[in-house]
Amino acid sequence: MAVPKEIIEKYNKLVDLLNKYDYYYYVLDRPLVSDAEYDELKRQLKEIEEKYPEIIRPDSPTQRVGGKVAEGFKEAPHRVPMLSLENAMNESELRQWLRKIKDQFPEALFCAEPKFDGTSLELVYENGILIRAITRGDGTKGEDVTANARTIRTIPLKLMTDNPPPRIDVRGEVLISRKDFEELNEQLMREGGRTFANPRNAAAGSLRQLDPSITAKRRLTFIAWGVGYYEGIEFETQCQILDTLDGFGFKTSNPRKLCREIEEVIEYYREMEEKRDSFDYEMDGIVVKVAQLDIQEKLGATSHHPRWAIAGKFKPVERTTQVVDVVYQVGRTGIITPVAILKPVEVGGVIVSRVSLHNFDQVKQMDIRVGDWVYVRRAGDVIPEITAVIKERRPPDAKPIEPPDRCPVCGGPVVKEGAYLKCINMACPAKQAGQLEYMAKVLEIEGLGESTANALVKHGLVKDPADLFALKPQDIMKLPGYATRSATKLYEQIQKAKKMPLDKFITILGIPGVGKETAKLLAQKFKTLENFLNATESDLLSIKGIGYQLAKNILTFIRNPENRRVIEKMLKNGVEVLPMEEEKEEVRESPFAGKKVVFTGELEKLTRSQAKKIVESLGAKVTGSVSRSTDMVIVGKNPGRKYRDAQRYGVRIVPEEEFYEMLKEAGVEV
DNA sequence: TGTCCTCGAGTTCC
DNA sequence: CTCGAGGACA
Repeated sequence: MAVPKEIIEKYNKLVDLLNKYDYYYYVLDRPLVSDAEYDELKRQLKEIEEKYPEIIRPDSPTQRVGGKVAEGFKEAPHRVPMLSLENAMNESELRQWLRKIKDQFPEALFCAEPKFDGTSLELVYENGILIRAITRGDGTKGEDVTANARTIRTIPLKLMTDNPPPRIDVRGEVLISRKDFEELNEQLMREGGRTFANPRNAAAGSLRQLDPSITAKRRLTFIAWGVGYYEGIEFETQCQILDTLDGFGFKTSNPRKLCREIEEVIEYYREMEEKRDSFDYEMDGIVVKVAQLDIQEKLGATSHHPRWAIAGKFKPVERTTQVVDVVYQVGRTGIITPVAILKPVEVGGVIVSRVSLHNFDQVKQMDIRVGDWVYVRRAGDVIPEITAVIKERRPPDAKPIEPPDRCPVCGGPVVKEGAYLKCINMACPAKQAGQLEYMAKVLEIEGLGESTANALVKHGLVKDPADLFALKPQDIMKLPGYATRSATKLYEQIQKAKKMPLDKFITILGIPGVGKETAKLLAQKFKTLENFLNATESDLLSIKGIGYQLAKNILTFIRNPENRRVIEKMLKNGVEVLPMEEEKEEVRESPFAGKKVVFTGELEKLTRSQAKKIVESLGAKVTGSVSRSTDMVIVGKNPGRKYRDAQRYGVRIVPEEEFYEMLKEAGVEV
């Protein structure tokens, strides 16, 4: 029975319409219709297809997820070999290469594009229809992943053109956004599966799923950067190729730039490196191609890479290296932290040789062993971290990391507290030194850092917080590196620090869970040290921000006779507790009054702490991370993840320039 | 009870 | 910056 003509017409219209909507939604990121409207059209389409399966078009949106689970992938050849790119590891190598080209071909132009970090894929179109998708493989042949590629919404099943060439092989990168990567890992973690070390691995792994319905659920995207074999179509330049691919309905490498001069390319390279963190997809460099295809042809290729293109790599944010040892650090509270010692490796511009493993639960969960190869990264932030262990490369003699059963510093007993391991010896030198350092920081005693704190404890000069205030210049001179002048200077700093407001006094006691903020709450409530020391449970619980757990910690601390003795001794040694500073006057009108502000990235004219002080004085509250309740995020150079968080939550983003404008408005000139 | 949000604690390199 | 955990609130 023939299918009624009007059904066929309606069907064709529906397919074309839905493909157009998909294109606007996925490629242009500019939805044309509501989700509800889209779903309704799709429902109508499915209805027709169920009734008349014989008219189903291969480019119907329903045909994206179809296939059954494969046993393995077939091999498929690349008609034109898919070569890799030569790398320029820094600006000078890039400049050298550009120079060489210009010397040979002064008329050469350069097409510069971002190099996103994913997995390469070739799409074969015959008469405008996608017939095959092949991974890069060894360059001459790869794996046929057509069923999986069809599930990627930014890959057109049919080219958007009325007269498609008989054949064109489109090449590009399959990617997963950082956000989707994180969500995917969270999900895999919940399901107890293995997580991916980075977005590149996640994209490659997702593309090579034997079950296409799994690939369909991973939000992959495809960005086209070139062509392989083609016939029935002519190109003169690389830019023309990309523009044509744009027209065919692909997402293409952007932002790209056509450069006449070497310096223009360098400028682009610098600009992209600076902006790399603001892209949704991880970018590991730029690609520069000679724009004119006739010059490309004259330059030719080596067996490994074309001579007319190069990858200008950025400083890597992620590297692999080996764990050579593990040491255990003991902090001021007695928390024992395992730290991995690495074979030094450059990551994001600095040499990283150690990285915290946080706690033993994490060691166990990641199953890190001494001798393992690991991924180390240092993204927009400062602190390096191990993102994954490369288990395939584990040497047979890799040693598991065991939690110590004694404190590695004092040999005292340890207990497990939640995720942490803690040394409970009150007299542990590591704890004493840690606390001393903490006091110095809170009281702003200059010149008392880690090494001096350690030395003071080692020489038996400081055993408890009160001892610090009894130090004489001649005591300090016993330390290595201290002579009369420096000892006197430190002594004077300590004398100055003896006068402190109640909140700082409470802070330096080191009550578990009580830091700067909580100490301030306590000081505001009790006003005097005496009141604080006589606090009852109900007094404490009446304070907003203090619950049962903290109240218990505080009571245990102030009722402990040993702690009472140390407090007495501090007063005897000349510590003076000043009345709390009055709450600041009502701040006058300012764009920051009562606002919650977060900084990310480097500011040009101010340090982070200066900027923080200024906006706090204007009535703002500065916090460390972005949440829905944040009012504005001030973005400097090289912003970190907080910039993306702000975008995600729709929090107001203030660029550095605008920030200075706002300060000016509030009467602060920078 | 679950879901934010905020705080505390430890952290790298130079 | 990241983690864990305490506290507030629905």
